[in-house]
Amino acid sequence: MDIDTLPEESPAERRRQRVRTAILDAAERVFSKEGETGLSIRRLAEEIDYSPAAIYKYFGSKEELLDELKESFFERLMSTVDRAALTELPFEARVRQCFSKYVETAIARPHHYAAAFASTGNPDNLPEADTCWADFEKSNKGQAFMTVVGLVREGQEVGIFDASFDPFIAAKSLWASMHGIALLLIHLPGFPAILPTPDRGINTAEFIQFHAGLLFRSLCASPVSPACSGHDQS
Amino acid sequence: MDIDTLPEESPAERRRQRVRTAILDAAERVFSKEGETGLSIRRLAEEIDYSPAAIYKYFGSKEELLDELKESFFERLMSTVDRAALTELPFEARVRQCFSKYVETAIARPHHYAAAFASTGNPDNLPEADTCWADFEKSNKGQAFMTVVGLVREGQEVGIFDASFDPFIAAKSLWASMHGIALLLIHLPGFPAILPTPDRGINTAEFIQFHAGLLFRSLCASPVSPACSGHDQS
DNA sequence: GAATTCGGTGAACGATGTTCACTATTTGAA
DNA sequence: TTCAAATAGTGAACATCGTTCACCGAATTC
Repeated sequence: MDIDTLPEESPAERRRQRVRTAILDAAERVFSKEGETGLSIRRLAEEIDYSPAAIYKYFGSKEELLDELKESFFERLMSTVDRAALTELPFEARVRQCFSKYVETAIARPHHYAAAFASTGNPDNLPEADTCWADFEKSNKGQAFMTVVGLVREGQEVGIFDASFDPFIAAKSLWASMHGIALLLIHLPGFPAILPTPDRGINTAEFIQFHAGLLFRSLCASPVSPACSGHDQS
Repeated sequence: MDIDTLPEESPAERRRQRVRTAILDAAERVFSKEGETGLSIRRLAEEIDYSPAAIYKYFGSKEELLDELKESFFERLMSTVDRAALTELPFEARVRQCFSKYVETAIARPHHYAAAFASTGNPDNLPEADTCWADFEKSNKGQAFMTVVGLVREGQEVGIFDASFDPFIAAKSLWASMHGIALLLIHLPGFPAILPTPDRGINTAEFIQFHAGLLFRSLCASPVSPACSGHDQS
């Protein structure tokens, strides 16, 4: 959000951008593989063959650099969901697509997703409700949220979803459930496979589908479709 | 799991335990307030008026100490849910109790809960399915999970829940959804209050109830109860 | 051509987790 | 009681981390 608005084409500026993206690329590479623990300024500097202090000519702090990584990941995540939401598929399939795309994108880069939702450090910035929503709506988190709200509304208009739900609150519930399965898959090693009877085992993709089916069902106007909807379809 | 099984009553051992719990208490105090960032060995040592090296006579590493904090928190969380599951309440109320107790306990100690589910560091230990489940069942995570499985089974036997669900898979979905709302409440500042129309605002407790209602509904055999079930009951 | 900005560096600071040689005290047995 | 062994505790150090600062050389600007 600095000078990206109008990309100056001075040769110096071009060189600067090249080094900057080299740093970001190295950071992305390391962070994807080893997460925040493996990503140190010194290692980054070594990777691009500069001195550690050089990084600070391009980023104010390590946190600033990390924020940029998370930001661009979040944009990928969001655009993936948005693309799924704009498909021509029938409603339920479209909702399921959004859901599974979200979760799959999240667990494809576990460190990014987990880090993007880890900001417990600053519980100080809690402005009034107005400012809060305004900021939230503008953020990419807010945009993703509005996509989900739109889906809920559509389902209600078509008559598939129960119309008595507040679409905003329902969207929050949906988001929370998506968030939960994504993080559980990330943090619990071999999560969905763990079962007492291996013959009833379930792989990750099947479990995501099951979870999506459950969430869809929770919003449906009664009567609902049978429970096994969307399960055994490897 | 060391010598706790038979608590030796030697005076030396007693002194040792006193210092040990003093360390743990200080750690608990600091960690609750400031999380992992605020908790340093040196600060801990200063707090109990010892030298930093002294800590290592009682704990092998900082991680070991932290694990003990998380462990005892997890036991509190678990026993809270178990207690709620053993209530004499009618089925739906009991399920809701378990759900809200879980989430409330989680967000009462955000740093503990978040840290307890952050072990992406070691994706190496993925043994075969048998060992995996055996270990999982014995852990307190596994015990909590079995409590949820039991609830699902009971609902199916009573006829409230759809019997075609695999209770293990359904329990995983439920757990994921609980996990999601807990972490979203922890990480997103002022999460459920954010709404475009403040008159439809919702507080945390109401939102937890709404979410619980949605999850309950998702498992119900059709036809389901009306959507607003359990909402406006401040 | 002179002045000023800017990319880049090496050395350092403060803080972190952890180790290690070293006391001093306590414990257990002869 | 005496002596050896174990143990609690310490201070100094090591390696690593993020970050800063004075400094230098090259590019840009006037």
